[in-house]
Amino acid sequence: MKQILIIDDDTELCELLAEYLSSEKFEPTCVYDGKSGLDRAINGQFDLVILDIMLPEMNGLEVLKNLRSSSNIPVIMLTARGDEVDRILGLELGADDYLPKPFSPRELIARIRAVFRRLTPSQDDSGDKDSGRIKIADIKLETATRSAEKSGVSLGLTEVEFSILEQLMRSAGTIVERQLLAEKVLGRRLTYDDRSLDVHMSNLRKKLGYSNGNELIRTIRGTGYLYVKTEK
Amino acid sequence: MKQILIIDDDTELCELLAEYLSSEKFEPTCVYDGKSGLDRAINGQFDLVILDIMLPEMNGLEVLKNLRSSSNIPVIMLTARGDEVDRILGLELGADDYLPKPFSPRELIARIRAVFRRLTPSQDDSGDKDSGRIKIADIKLETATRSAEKSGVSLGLTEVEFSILEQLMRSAGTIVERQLLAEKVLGRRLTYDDRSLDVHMSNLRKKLGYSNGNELIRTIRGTGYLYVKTEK
DNA sequence: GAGCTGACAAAGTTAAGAATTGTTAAGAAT
DNA sequence: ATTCTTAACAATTCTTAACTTTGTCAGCTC
Repeated sequence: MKQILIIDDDTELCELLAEYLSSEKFEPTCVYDGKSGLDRAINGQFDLVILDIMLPEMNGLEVLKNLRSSSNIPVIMLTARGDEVDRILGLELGADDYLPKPFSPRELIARIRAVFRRLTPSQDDSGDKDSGRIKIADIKLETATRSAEKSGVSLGLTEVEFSILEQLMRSAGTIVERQLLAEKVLGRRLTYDDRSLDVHMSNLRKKLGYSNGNELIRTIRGTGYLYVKTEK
Repeated sequence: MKQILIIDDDTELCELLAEYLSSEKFEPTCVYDGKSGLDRAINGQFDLVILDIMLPEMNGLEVLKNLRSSSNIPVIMLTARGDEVDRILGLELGADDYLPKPFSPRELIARIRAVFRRLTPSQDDSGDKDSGRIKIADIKLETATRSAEKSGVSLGLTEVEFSILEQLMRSAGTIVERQLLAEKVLGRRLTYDDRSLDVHMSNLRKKLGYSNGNELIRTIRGTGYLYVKTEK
C-alpha cells in the first residue's frame, strides 16, 4: 500500500485529500508547512509527495529543490492557476507532474496512478499487434474510429461499451477475467459493491441484441466473461 | 526543422525555453553570454536568435548591433518589463520582435512563428519535409501559413482551432489526451471548470462541417479526442 | 445417491444521481 | 475587431443505490 505525503498549509484541503486518497487505497499523511514537510519527506518512508507551491516557512519550490538533492521520490506539485512560470520551474526542478488548482480529486488520483505507472514500466497492455479491425460473425469493430457495427448497422456504443467489446473480442474463445476487464476498461479494480461493470455489460448486451437464445457474451461465474467464438 | 539560438545568462530559463521549443519541433541551442552568443550566431547555422537584453560580457543591444553588421538573421529580443527605451532601441537596431519578461512560453512560440511567417511569404518551403503540409481525406493543412482548407475552400480557422486540428491530424488514428492537447494548444493544463478547450472544439467542429453522421473528430470520454483516419 | 431446500454470494437490472463534455452567448483580452 | 475565455445551461455517459435473479453449496429427506 502506497504511502503518500501531502504538504499543504490549507488544512481543510489536506484532510479532504487524505480522506479521498484513503478511499482509493492509499495511505496519506498531512503536513502543513514546508520545513517539516521537507523533513518528513526526507526521513519518512513515502512513495510519493504532493506538494503545494504556496507554503509558509519554506516555499514549495525550495522544498522541492532541497528534497531533490537527497532523494528522487516522485513529487506532484500543486500550482495556482495559470502560474505558468512556477509550473515550468517545478518540472525543471524535478517534479514528476503538476496539477493546477482547483482540481478534482479524481484528476489527482489519475495523476498519481500515472506517475506510479511511469515509474513501474509493467508490460500490462503491450503486445497488441493493434489490428485495426476485428470481425467475428456479423459484429465488426473498427478501432481507428472506435465504432462498432452489426451487419453493417452502427451499434452506437459508448466508449466503455466499445472497450469491453474490444477486449472480449480480442480474446474471443478465451475467458477474460472480471478484474482484468475492469482495470482495462474502467481503469480501476472493482470493490465488492461496485456494479459499474455489470451495468455496462447489461447495456452492451442489450445493444448487441441476440436475445434469441444464442448469446454472444457468456458469463463465467466467479471468473469473468467469454466472447463466444462461432467456429466456422 | 528550424535551428534556434537562445542567448541568455539565466541558464535555468534557457533550459526551460529549450525544452519547450523542442516540444514544438524546433531545434534550440543555449548560450549564456553575449560574446560567445554573437560568435555562434555569426558562424552557426541558425534560423532565428532569441536574445536577452541584459547580458554579461556584452549587452544584448551590442550583440544585435554587431550581428546586424554581418547578418540579417531574425532576432527576437527579451526585455525587462516596461523597458520601453530598450525595446525601441532594439527594434531600431533591427530586431524582428521583442518580448517583455515575464512571458509565457506559448507567447514566445507565437512570436517565433509570426516572424517566420512574415519572412516566408508564400515561399516554396517544401524543404519542410518534416510536416509542412498535412492532408487527410478532403482536409488539408498548411503549417507554414497556419491555414486549413476543406476541398479547396479555406476554413478560416483561428490560431487555436488550427492548432487543435494540427495536433489531432498529426496523431490521426490514435487518441490525443485532453490535457496534453490543452498544454500544446492553450499552453496550460485544464482545471475542472475550464471549458475553453470544449468551446474551441465545438467551434472547430462547426467549421469542419460533417454533420452528416460521419464525424471527423471523435470524443473519447475521460481520455481525449481522436481524429478519425479513414484509410482508403 | 437423487432430489429438495434454504442460505449466501455473484451477477443482472433499473432508475436516479454525478461527472464529463457540448453548446450558446456574453464578457475579456489582445 | 477578432479571438479567447467565462458562465450558464443542456446533453451524454458513467456510477451508485436498491432490488431481483441466478448459481452454488451444505445440509436434509427419502
